[in-house]
Amino acid sequence: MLVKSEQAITNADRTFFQLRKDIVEGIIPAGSKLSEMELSTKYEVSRAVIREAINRLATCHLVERKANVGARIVALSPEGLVQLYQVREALEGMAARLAARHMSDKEIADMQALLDSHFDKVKDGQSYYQEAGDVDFHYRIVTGSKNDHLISVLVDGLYHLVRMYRVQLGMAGPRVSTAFDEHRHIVNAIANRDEELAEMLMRRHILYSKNNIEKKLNHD
Amino acid sequence: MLVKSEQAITNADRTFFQLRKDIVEGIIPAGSKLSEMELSTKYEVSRAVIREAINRLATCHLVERKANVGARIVALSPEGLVQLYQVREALEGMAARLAARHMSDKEIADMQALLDSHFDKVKDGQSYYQEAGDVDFHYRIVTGSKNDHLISVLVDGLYHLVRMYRVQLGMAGPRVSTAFDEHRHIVNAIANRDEELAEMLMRRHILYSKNNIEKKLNHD
DNA sequence: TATTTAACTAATGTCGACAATATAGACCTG
DNA sequence: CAGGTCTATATTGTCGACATTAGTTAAATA
Repeated sequence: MLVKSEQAITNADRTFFQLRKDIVEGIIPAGSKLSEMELSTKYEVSRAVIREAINRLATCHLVERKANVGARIVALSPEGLVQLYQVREALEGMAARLAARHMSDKEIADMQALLDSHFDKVKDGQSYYQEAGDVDFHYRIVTGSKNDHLISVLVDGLYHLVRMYRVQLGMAGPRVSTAFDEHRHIVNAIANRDEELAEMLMRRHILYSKNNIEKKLNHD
Repeated sequence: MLVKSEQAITNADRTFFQLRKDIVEGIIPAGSKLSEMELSTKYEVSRAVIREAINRLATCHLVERKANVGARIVALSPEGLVQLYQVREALEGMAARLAARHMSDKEIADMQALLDSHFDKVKDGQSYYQEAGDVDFHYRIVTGSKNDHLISVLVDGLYHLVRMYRVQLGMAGPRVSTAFDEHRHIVNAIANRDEELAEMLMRRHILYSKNNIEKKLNHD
């Protein structure tokens, strides 16, 4: 559990983090409008701070702005989810390839140890750690790519939207053990410095994950 | 030549576009610091407008902000270029795959006609149209993917950085006819609805392009 | 002289007020 | 009554001033 802790320096930082949290967790409903005045009273900061926070949310694709009209939180849709996972497949596939190229032996060993500890918890039925473990795994691969653009787009951007879908559509579901095996195979490929295989396995892993979620959506 | 013409609504829009242009074209040198006061007098707008413009530039990865310190334009480096093209390879590869899946027959026919017209110009040695043609081609593939995330990240983000490298490192160079043939093959794969091939050809096309630029860089 | 500390300066962060714009509703007109 | 125009109002866009922070220079002490 070594996910970077982005710490707030300015007031705008704090407001941005708080707003993002409230949006991802659905405290502010998806699709709703964001009123600058309303938020500035609610979060007890000036409109300038709220505006900056909203602008940052727009860069994460969590809200959409229209000039002279305002911002509203994105609506969650099956098509949106599909498009999101298509981009994940492309970017994280490349991340796995680059991780196989650039991760140090120590980083790989640490990741293997991490999977071992996850295995113990999953074995004991602690599904609580499932999502945290999954997040941690993907995070390490992405940072292991050593590609700043990849890291930024995924960690600062898409992952929050992914979490928003997971939380609000209730994707805590199973696929635990199978996903865990897939993680193992990906790490093995990286340990063998097999870029081609690492990318392919990661892409399939994300594709399966998408299919799994889609199946659930259609059953509701 | 049907690249979307993003039109400025607000003052911040205009300032953002102008600043982006000046940065990409090197009028404001890469790596230099952006002073809010200085820019607000130079562009004759208030600091609030400049701040918003700078924030948007940060979204495109054209500038980097540090709290309580300020923003500076990114520095161009060989490593940065490599990382940029790695992301392009992943995203545009996926875009080509999705274009083969989602583009209408008419869109494909239009793109083929576009290549024909480019061919005439290239044949006549009008290398002036080379870059415009290249931009147009890639733009159509990306929008043809019908994936909003892909379109946004590439068109609003990475492409400007790509242009910045091209302009400032003087990448007007040849590789015209070979690149043109590669474009042809990609369009053919899309016309045949061969997703796998379309993605592979696009990835190789971008990989070749990167290698070509790297070779040039090392020869200077 | 080297080092630490303390003021000073210049930049960014934040705020409240004013200007410009879009939306809704009333009113007019065919 | 349908359609369009015009006004009213609420929201966003913009501005200048003030607060706070980082970096620098100068002073003081060991």
